[in-house]
Amino acid sequence: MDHSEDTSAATLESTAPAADPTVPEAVAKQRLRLWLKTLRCTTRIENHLRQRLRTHFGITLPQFDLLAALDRAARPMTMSELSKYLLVSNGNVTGVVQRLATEGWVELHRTPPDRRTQRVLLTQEGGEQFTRMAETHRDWVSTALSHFDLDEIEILLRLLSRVRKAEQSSDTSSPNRSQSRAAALHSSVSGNIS
Amino acid sequence: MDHSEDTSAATLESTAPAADPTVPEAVAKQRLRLWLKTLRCTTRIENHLRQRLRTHFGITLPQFDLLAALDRAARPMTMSELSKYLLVSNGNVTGVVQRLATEGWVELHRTPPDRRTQRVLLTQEGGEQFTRMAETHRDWVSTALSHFDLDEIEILLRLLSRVRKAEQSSDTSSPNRSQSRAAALHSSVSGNIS
DNA sequence: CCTAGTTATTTTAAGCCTAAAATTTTCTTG
DNA sequence: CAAGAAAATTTTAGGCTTAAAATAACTAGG
Repeated sequence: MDHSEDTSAATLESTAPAADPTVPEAVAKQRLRLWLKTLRCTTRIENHLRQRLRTHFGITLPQFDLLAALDRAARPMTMSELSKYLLVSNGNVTGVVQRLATEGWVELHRTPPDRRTQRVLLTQEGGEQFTRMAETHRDWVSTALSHFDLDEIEILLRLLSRVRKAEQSSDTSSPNRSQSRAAALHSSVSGNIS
Repeated sequence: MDHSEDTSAATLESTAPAADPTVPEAVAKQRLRLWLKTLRCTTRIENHLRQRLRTHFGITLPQFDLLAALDRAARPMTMSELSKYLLVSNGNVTGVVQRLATEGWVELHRTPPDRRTQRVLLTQEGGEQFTRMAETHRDWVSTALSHFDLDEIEILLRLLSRVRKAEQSSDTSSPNRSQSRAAALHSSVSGNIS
């Protein structure tokens, strides 16, 4: 365990409009609190959804997310497109698609023009099944967020659209375009995604 | 596969004042939009943090989270406590703790009173290293959320504390007390967690 | 052509994660 | 006190995930 305390580059260039620079410490603390609380909320709900998808439909959350992406796009998608959209690595997409294919949810098409790319699309039955699942899924989400009315959702959406930009700042040492960890978009009927 | 009516709301954060509560369909749609947007934001930030923890400190996010839990508790914790706090399965904790132990971050103590339980605690060096990492980590988070000032954080924290309760409603078919998926609490110095 | 570089994807190694079964130890109760 | 139930944990099987290396296919420049 040496972790070379390089801590140096760690500090980032606080490009933020940060409130009251005279108390950055306090602000940073509050932001961290917000981050932790947000994660706990989303994780709880996510776990809940994951479990229900499994018991009700026998499907995993990542698989559901991938189907949702295809449904939303309403056209065949390449592995790369899926990877980018789902915010996961391309190697990951390979595996999830494979499992979905063997179960008949999707099928693969190697299109002549470019034999490297592969296009994934929902099967007839997969699409129909998904439509049913998506509706139920939406209700689950709605229930989980039932404490928010339209005005509050409005506020939250507006605040959320402010996040971003600050993320990819600094740290150029990142491996090419890492797409990392699976997200879960549980998309479905509603489009838009920031 | 057309999921009927949707497609409409798809367009960015137009969202308008939307309809009144007499149209639950519309509300459910907005809640789903909020959910998806939230997930994309948190996933992006999480991926970002994960990558930086790796490149700067050579540690994984789940491992960091576990250390954070121990640091926050400021006392030895059992596997079950960690599992519950981190919102992950107990089997999962076993593995993460094992890896942390072989690298010298934590050590295990089998306390006489109840030989079933095992207590995990930070080593001297692990604790010191973590303190350094946590500070950097907090700055990363602060930067990611730099677009929020104290007032906005206040609003968000208040809204978040309303989530909950609605989650565990219905669906009794759940396997005993599933703790499921890893969360990430990235706690550290600042306590509080909803 | 043909070779170097780029792009799309898959493979690999290692770690994370869950659900369910198995273990070990403790508690309870007849 | 001896089952049997309960509790804490580990093990197992399978899926998810990433980063990095390896393939395969296309694109250009000579």
